[in-house]
This record gives sequence, structure tokens and C-alpha cells, in this order.
Amino acid sequence: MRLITWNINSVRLRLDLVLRLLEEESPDVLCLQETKVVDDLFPRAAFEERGWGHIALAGMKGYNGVAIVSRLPIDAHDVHHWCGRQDCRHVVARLPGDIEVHNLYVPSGGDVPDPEKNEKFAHKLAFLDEMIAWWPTARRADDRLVVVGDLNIAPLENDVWSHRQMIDVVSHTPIEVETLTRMQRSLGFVDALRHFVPESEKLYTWWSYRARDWAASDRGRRLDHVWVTPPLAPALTAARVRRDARGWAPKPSDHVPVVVDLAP
DNA sequence: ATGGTAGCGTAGCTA
Repeated sequence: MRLITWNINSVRLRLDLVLRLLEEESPDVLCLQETKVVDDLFPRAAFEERGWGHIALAGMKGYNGVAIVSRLPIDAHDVHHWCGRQDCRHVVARLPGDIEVHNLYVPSGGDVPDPEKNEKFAHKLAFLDEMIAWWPTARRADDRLVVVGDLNIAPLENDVWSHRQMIDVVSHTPIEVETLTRMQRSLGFVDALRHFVPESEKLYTWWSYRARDWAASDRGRRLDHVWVTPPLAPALTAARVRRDARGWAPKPSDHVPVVVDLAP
């Protein structure tokens, strides 16, 4: 099974790029974040016509939004909301083979890494803390789970271009790294990308739009992740980042797809 | 220290 996660930053504006990815990679399951569209206006037909006819959505107007687009039947799906909001950041699909995919869009957290001074940062930490409490009550470490998405945290030193210069920057602060690590440990999730790419190697999935030349400066961060529970870890056969998609014309997303292959 | 870009939707918020 091939599974891809991609923060698309408007699925309607970049539908042509999504279709290009489907053509090039032919994934079984594509998980999108920041679709920025209500469910009724999601471009279903484009996916259905190409064979990805099973779709689970949680979208809203203008912001956030997650989608799971699948070639495999989706037996059931759920939408979860956190922190008392209805902000469309978590959709779940159950797939054949008793695999459950959780597609997440974790709050970005604003600019100031202090929950006392910045409500957005407090929300980001609260969102993760709620999930950390929820996982062990709702699922088991021996379930066959895949957690993907834009987690908006780069946990390892080589998940950012400069650990030293990023230590006080939201996405790489110690409190965020510690919180994300606690979520990872809540069910013993295995980091699929780092299962294949050594921690000593720089690895990014996001580059700011604000750089003059994203490729030359290469000030990236690894914000997008794929985790699996221990029963699925032996099935991992490959994981890679489609860095080239950051340059796709005419208007790339600031995130690139992460591709993971699981043996049957 | 600051400003740099992008999407939605048409002002200002979010990232």
C-alpha cells in the first residue's frame, strides 16, 4: 500500500498539482491538509473520474481542512474535533486490512513561543495534550494505525536547517518537541521517514514562501510526518520526500508530499 | 530588528 501526505494549501487552487502527483506516484491513499474548502465544494469528481472514489472529508470555509482520498474502499470514517472547536483538523478512515489512517493538521502556533502571551501557541500545546490523553483511551499500541499530517513541529536537530538558530522559533522549541515526543510515545508510534533516513541527515518537508530562493537558501523544516504503530513497522518498505514538488509550476505549495510504502 | 510571500476573499486573519 502506498500512502502520501501533503499540505496542499488550497486543494482547489492546486488541483492540477494534486492530479500530477496521483499520476506520478499512483498512491492508494492520499491525505491532504489545508484544503481550505467546505465539503460541498471539494473537487470530488476529479478524483472519482481517476479512480480515487473513496473520500473522507472535514472541511471549512477558507481555513484548515483535511481530506483522505482513497482508491481502496473506506469502510468507515470519523471527524474529531479538539479544544472545543470545530476547526477541521482530524479525519479518520478505516481501510481494508484493518488499517486505520488518521490525517492531522496541528495548529501552527503563531509567532511567540509562550503560551502565556500567545493564545495560538497555547492552542497548539493544548491540542496535542488532548490527543496525548485520548490515544491510550481510544486505541491500542497493537492496533494497525497510521498517523499522518502536518504536525507543524520539527522534532529532531536535523529536521531544521539550523538547530541553534531555530531553538526559539515556533515549530522547533523544546516544549513543542517534548510535547510531540510524548504523543509519539503514547502508542509507541514509529517515525516512518526516520526509519529509512538516518537522524544524522538533514531532511525537510517545508520551505517558506518568503525566501528569495527556497532551494538555494534551503532553510527547510520537517513539519510533515508519517507514523505507524509497532505492528505496521515491519511492513514499512520505503519512505521518501518529494522535494522536487516545492518547485512545481506555476504555484507550488510551501509543503511537499511525503510518500510511504507498506507491504501487504 | 525587520520584512519578506501566499490564500481566501476583498479586510484582515492565518500561515
